[in-house]
Amino acid sequence: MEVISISEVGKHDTEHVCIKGWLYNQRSSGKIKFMVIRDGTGFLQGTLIKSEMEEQYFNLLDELHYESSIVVEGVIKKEQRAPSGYEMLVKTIRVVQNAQEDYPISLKKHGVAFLMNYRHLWLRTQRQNAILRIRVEIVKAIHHFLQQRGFYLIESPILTPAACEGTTTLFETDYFEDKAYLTQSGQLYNEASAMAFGKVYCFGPTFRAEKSKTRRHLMEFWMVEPEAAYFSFEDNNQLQEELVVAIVQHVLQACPLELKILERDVSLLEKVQSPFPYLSYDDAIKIIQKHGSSTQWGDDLTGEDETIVSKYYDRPVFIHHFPTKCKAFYMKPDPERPETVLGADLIAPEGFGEIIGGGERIDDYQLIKDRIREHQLPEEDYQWYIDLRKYGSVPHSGFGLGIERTVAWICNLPHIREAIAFPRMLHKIYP
RNA sequence: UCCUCGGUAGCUCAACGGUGGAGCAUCCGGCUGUUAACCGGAGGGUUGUAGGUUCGAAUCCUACCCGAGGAGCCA
Repeated sequence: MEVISISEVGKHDTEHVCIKGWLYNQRSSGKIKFMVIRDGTGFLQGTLIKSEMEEQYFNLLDELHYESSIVVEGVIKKEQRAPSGYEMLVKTIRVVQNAQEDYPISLKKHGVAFLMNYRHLWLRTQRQNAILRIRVEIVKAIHHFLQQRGFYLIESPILTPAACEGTTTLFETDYFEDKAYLTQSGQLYNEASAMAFGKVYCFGPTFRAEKSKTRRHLMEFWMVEPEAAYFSFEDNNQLQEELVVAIVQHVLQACPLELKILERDVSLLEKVQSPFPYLSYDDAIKIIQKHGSSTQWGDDLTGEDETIVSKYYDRPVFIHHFPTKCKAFYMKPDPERPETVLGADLIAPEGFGEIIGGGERIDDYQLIKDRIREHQLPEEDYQWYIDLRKYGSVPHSGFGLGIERTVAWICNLPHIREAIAFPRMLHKIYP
């Protein structure tokens, strides 16, 4: 008997097959019963007809509780009345474990706080499954795209001796007799890797101990950070644009079922094509002030400001040339306008906010030293970073794309916490 | 850290000063095409905690705890 995945059920029409999974739902009409089995790859309706199977198996379903692990055998058939278009006419059921009767998550409405306490079980539901499968495809698309472009995956360390940017709060940990900090960006190490390998990227978790409590924040999130030598500000933006288009196109092609489960309006995603609009920070300020924002030139944009700007466009928009003082110390000033930097944020449509921050880095030896001093960073900790400007410095650029924010945008999630399997949130680390 | 709102059955909510209810889940019964099925029945409660006001508090007051949304900061 062939064991098949529910995701491949269409290839097995009329065949007698076996599915190993869990009982997701059931309902009975007396002499005909319906069950939904899930196997991790999808969800399938099983139909049990009393007159077409052995009675012991027909009766067995009544004894099973939600989420019991079961192995079912039966015939796959195309069936318009079934939710997915296919169903299994069940012949036998083997019970691996009958789950206890108090499974906490029902298919009815629950509050977020409750569901988050049962995140380990919440993941089994159809919606959470769809979101995280899309995340898998987003990650796959990123690796594929960057490797096609000749970027090497060179990991940056998670444990670091000092702050990367010296601004946000860091998680501190013991490192034998010293202190170490969980990384808040792989970018500085990435620059070293880029000088060694030309085009690189790192992909890993990032930690911010900010006491943020919004729909856009997690304490632990994943970021992909490409960095390339001999790469201009313009090259960098072009790469971001092509990457984002590639991600969205891949998800549209690979995840139609998941997008349907999430009731995502795919026509909005289909509009994500080159070219992306470019808006200078100066013009962005004019727009948001017209909408009543109190943000002044020189301030960083707030989440609300980003939402205002994003509503002007049907695709992601670059906001470029931020004031030097509101960006990181390593951002390269525009030679023609040094109060602004050769940096840009990419703002997702529909109010999902910033998904990328990037730009060209300072490559001048003296300037980087000055900036480190101005930002009151300990120069001795940054000596290795300064060395990169000392030995064969070249213009270089890079960016960081937040995975969860990208997932939240593509899946149209109200809150970023659903975009990762086990979100780490303010004062909330269970399960 | 600050602002706003909220904690009532396992879950989602109602009752808003006068004997705590419903839907779902669970258990029992019915139904040959259900789509979060439906219909009938049963069990299920120290109303977040501690004080206070009152003849009487889930309801009003105070403090604390927990949660949700937002702000700042960021991806």
